[in-house]
Amino acid sequence: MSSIRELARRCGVSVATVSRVFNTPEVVSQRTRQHVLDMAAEIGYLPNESARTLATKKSNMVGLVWDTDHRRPGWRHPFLQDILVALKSALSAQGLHLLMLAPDQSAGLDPGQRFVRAVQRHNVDGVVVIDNGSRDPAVLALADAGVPCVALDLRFTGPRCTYITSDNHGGGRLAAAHLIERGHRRIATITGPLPAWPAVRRLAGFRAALAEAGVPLADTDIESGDWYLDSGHAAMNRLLARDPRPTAVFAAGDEMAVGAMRAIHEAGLRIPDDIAIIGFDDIEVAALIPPGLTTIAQDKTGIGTGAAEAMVAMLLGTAPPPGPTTLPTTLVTRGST
Amino acid sequence: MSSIRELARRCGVSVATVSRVFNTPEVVSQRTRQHVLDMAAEIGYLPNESARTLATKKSNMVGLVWDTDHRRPGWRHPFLQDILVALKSALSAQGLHLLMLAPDQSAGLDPGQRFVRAVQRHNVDGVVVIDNGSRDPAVLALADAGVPCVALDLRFTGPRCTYITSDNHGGGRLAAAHLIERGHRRIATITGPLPAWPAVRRLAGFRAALAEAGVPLADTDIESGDWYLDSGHAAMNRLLARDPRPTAVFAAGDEMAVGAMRAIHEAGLRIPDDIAIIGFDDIEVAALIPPGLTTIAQDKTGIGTGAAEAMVAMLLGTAPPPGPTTLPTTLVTRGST
DNA sequence: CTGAAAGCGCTTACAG
DNA sequence: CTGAAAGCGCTTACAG
Repeated sequence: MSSIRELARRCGVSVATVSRVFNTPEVVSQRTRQHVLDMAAEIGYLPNESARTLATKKSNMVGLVWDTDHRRPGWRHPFLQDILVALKSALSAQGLHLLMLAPDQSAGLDPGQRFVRAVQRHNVDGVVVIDNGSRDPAVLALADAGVPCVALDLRFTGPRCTYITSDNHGGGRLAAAHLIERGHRRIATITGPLPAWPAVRRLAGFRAALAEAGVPLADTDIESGDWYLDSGHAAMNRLLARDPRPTAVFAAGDEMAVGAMRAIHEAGLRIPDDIAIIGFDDIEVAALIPPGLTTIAQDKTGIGTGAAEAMVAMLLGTAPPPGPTTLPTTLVTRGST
Repeated sequence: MSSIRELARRCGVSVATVSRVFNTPEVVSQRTRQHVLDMAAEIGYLPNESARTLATKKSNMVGLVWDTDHRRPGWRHPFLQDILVALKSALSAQGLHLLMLAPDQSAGLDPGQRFVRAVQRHNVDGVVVIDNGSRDPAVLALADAGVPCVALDLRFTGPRCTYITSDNHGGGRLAAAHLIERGHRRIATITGPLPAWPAVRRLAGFRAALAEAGVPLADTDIESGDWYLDSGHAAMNRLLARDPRPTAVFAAGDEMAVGAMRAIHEAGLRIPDDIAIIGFDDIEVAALIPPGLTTIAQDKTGIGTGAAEAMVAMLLGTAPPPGPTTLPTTLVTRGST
């Protein structure tokens, strides 16, 4: 890699001028600019980002904080991959790179500062937070430290923070409306872990639509899971023990819905004839598992792209951070209802 | 963030000494070292990585090249997530961060150099390549440029390159042995795209075991797909048209196997009674889809961890790069055979 | 429109 | 064991 000095020498100009060609081209004369550009292409010059970062305090790197829930190492958000792809592409288009942050492990460091330090150390410009709702103090500390943050499906507030989320409440309403339209009146639900915001909102929307339609939802019709398959299986078994049994179930996450379907089959019941089931997320399995899982789809690509846009807006950062964004959810009808 | 100068001043030593405390602690006196360390913790000092990178040419960042196949934007390697988690953890443990590389988009840049330039620009120490077998020239150029590379399931060679892969050949053998043991003699296969190395090796292993057992595999018993579901569906339909029909099929990837199962069901046939099917990969769906897909499992965590280890070995880089690593594959029996 | 110079925060021979 | 100094490759007021 040739340096800026080398390029300047070859062009017979100062390094300052070369620098301007790449940073504020409008202030340098057309002739000089073109000459420098041509020569740069010829000798393969590219500014060294470390040097640039050192001088400007901006790295063009966005940090990704993910999988911080130690109770669930390797947590698999079913969408992570779709979101990542969209996020990465949108960020790339702006010349931003994505750095997967490892918490700083320096001895003697306050654990709550692990991410803040990693961010400072690497001069990361901003951080995208994909979190299980664990409220990890090390993550929350990012907001307090004034790091620009965009959180996914997590209410994350601070002077330079915003978040992006699916319309969980609206999705819950859609689920209820669909079951009602199918003629169900004896309806139960399996929620996510209730402190988690998406779980709370999905339940609230579901409940609101039911109430409006005059369909009851007793507390005994509500079971909770932890988003994962086994918890859906267990919750469904509890619901199956009710008398009378529900004729339809809204599982607030597809993984749990799949677990519930298994429980229903094990009980020798048929879907949707004996029990109808609707999920939330629209993960790949939903379309593959017979008879097909009806579900409320989230716009995964939109989430990734939206997060990137919000981040770019904050980084260009004239104005205050963009407000929270809510993306629409949609009903996808398959065989399970 | 306080700088090294500030810390040196407070400790009454030179910046050189502070630097040594963090880089070659053994050469500084116990007293001084402790004093500097204490004061560093007190004022929250952490070396600035950009400055360090500029001075040393090492960034402690490993690049990740992924999803470079433009024919398949957002390519979903079914394991990517598991591999990523393992890779990231293992790298983190060594204090290495993972930078998701965006190809350099500078105007006038040779497209084949996009990744090399991104690597040079950011002083990335090494690169992990997760590729669809697309043989993207921009990826291959990394090897030529002398960038330390570890590739996954891709034969990637060069002075500072190595790769890690599942025992595809052995897995193919396992699949054949299993079907033979189940009594099948009329066996067909759906391969991956044949230029792709894993596809070639799985077929070779499968064929070898069949030959040893004296079970025929005519060319007409071989269909190919592109790893994805729809291609498995189409290939299975072609196999169903054969007379006599195969009684068992080895689909060299689970996604294709799932597509094949759908085709079998659509034809009104039963699994495994009319046709048995075995896949390869052991993705999540395999366990969820009735009657459960028998498959050859890859060690996803092992792949991620192995890649990290190989990378660390190369970066510490005394010796030549470690040789290619092959990880065992295992048979997972479910209802489909 | 352009150049000389200081500065970003570190590391590392070179001396002592 | 420690310090003074040069250097890593850039950017950006400050002058002109």
